[in-house]
Amino acid sequence: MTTATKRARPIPAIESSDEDDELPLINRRVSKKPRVSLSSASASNSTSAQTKSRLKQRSSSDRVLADARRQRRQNGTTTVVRPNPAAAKGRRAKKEEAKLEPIPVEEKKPKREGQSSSSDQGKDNGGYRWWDEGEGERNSGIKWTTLLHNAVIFPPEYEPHGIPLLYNGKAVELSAESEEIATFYAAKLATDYVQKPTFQRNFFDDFRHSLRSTSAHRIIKKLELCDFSRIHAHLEKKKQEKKDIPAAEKKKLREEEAVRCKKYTVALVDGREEKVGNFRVEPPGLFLGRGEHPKMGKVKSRIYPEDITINVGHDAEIPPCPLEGHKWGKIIHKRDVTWLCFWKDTITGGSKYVWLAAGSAFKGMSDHAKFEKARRLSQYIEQIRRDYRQGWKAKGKEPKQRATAMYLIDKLALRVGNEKGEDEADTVGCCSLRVEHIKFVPPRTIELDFLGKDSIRYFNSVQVEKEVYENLKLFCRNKKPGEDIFHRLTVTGLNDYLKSLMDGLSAKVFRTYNASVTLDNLISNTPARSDLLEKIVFYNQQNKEVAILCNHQRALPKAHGSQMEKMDKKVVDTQQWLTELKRGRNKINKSKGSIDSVDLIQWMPEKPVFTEDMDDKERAAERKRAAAAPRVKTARVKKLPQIETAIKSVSERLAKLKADMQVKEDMKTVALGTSKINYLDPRITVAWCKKREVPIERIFAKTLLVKFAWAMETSEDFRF
DNA sequence: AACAAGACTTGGAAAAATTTTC
DNA sequence: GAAAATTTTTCCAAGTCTTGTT
Repeated sequence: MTTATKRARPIPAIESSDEDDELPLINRRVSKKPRVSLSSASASNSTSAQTKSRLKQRSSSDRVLADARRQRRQNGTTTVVRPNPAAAKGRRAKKEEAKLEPIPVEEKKPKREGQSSSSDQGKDNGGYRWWDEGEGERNSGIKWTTLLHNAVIFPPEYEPHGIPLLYNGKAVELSAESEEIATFYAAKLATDYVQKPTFQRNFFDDFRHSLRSTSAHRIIKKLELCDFSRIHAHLEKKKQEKKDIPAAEKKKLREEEAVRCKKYTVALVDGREEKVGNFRVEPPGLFLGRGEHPKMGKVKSRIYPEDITINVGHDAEIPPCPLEGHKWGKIIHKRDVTWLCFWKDTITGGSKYVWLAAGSAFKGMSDHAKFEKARRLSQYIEQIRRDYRQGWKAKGKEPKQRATAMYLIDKLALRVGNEKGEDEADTVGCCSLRVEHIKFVPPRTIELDFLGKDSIRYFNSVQVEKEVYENLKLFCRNKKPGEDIFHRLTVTGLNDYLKSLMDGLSAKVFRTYNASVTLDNLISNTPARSDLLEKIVFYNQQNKEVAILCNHQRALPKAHGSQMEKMDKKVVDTQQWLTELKRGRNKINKSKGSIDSVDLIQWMPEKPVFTEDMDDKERAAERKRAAAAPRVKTARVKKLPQIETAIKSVSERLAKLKADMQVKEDMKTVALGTSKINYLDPRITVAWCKKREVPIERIFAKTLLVKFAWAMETSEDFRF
């Protein structure tokens, strides 16, 4: 309802450019998915300062590399072999494969597994520092020379439980296959999927199909008459039993499972050990798409070895098939790809791949290349922006639409928006925007409202350049709501054009570029005298700005409301006590020395009362009762010095409480993770951490430290 | 050139692990 | 010392973009 647009910006710390629109419009209001009925109109208008762009004074990547090399190599890998990059490639593969016996992968010696365990702590790639080597052949089409792995592990076969499905109140005998499907449904009973007609219909079609040659087929005709509650109860019971296993035993079970999986967790790539990412075949179940997916509820069937294609080295041993009586579908030796296995998804027909983990050299190199490409865009961006501004006035429809779309992609960080099929959720991106997704608010504000990736709502009311406004209006003229705004523009056409502006450029690079450049600019303004915690909060706030730019949202946490209430109560209590303390101070001060202490009243939450015979549930209930009970009056006698100290500490506590509450409210529907993992060049963060003396572990969790190992030696003056 | 298949990145939710609070 | 809250990891769906195929 309100209009979030550009707002006044602070005086930039560094020289500003004359162009007022260098940065993307990050001050968007956050809106939520039109999730069920949860009213959400109150989406908060988060605002924050935005800096003007600054002149780039980048350190060349060469310098960073040199810098990195100078650093002490603290990595615990064996000898510090610094291979000559040119010679290394070909030789390394063979030599090391001979040396490094493929213990975890080789079937013949399963007893000696523990052997390599010390090398796989933390790192996903056995300490291979690819970033210390030259660019060399990194980008060539061939991805590996030798490849050895154990393929995948399968979920356990279905074990029938014999708990009946009731139909019209009577138990129905089901085949194991049908029972499994019924059980998939029972497992979802507590979700709102089961309320959705599409989900019900798809499930029931598949369920009925599974019954076709059994007697139950004549009985079970309507979903409404199926009662899954007994199966549901059975599942709940199992869940509880699992939960109730003593901690020690749980730990043991976990360890046993780890031993069983061990050999699947690593692959040997050119003789180097690398962690495998997703070595588990997805278990069967009901397909849960996002948003209004037409296929939700369909049975995603079990994948068998026959469905799987294995990609291994020519001379490598073919991984043994873990399922008795089965064999792999296909064995291939495709060296221009990085996947180890793949199969066809039974629902979408798309391919599912087994990849190496995020910390592997394959993934790291392409991540690095992605950010380098985005950095390269900063050398072209001014030119490109001039170009599309020019394009707004183009005579031809396609160039005009293209230039207008480029503005949206650049300024609003929209995704490009490929075509989607009838059998997918109806979501859009820039090129697939339809007339129904835009509203025009004179003089030049557009309101975009559509479902984007994952059916997350994009809602943004933003002032745009006059030409853009007029163009968009023009493109919508005489079109029905369901028609494409950019009807002459295709994604391929757009990307082909981008290639002509910069080698390797495509629409998604703008998102990476804008996210990273925004963070870089924002955190360069870190308040000088902040303590560690303040710096971290500050960083997270800037991270939040990026998340808002990219429209990274999450569902409102279930307990948000109650947690806020709880905090609010605390604020009220603390406030009351502070007021009382101040009253006491006044009284003493006014008395001019005639009294030196006062009676003060503090209202405290009631303390819960536990008795020996209470179980966990009763204790929890008692705790709740006490928290909700009226506050208890407590009398305290205080002298002036005591009061002064208390006022100070209580004020601080109150301020912190209020600040925490604000942060919680501001963050309730933003997801920081996605940008941190995918969009923000880790070198920006590493450099900032070094400069501001923030331990990197406070920003990157363990997996991110591994994923971004290549960025850890970035010098503190790195700029994106 | 249009379309489909293939390969890889990006995405939020749920589960699991860890930390904080009481 | 357990429950609650928060953070991290896992899961798998859903995008982007390139590469075949017709």
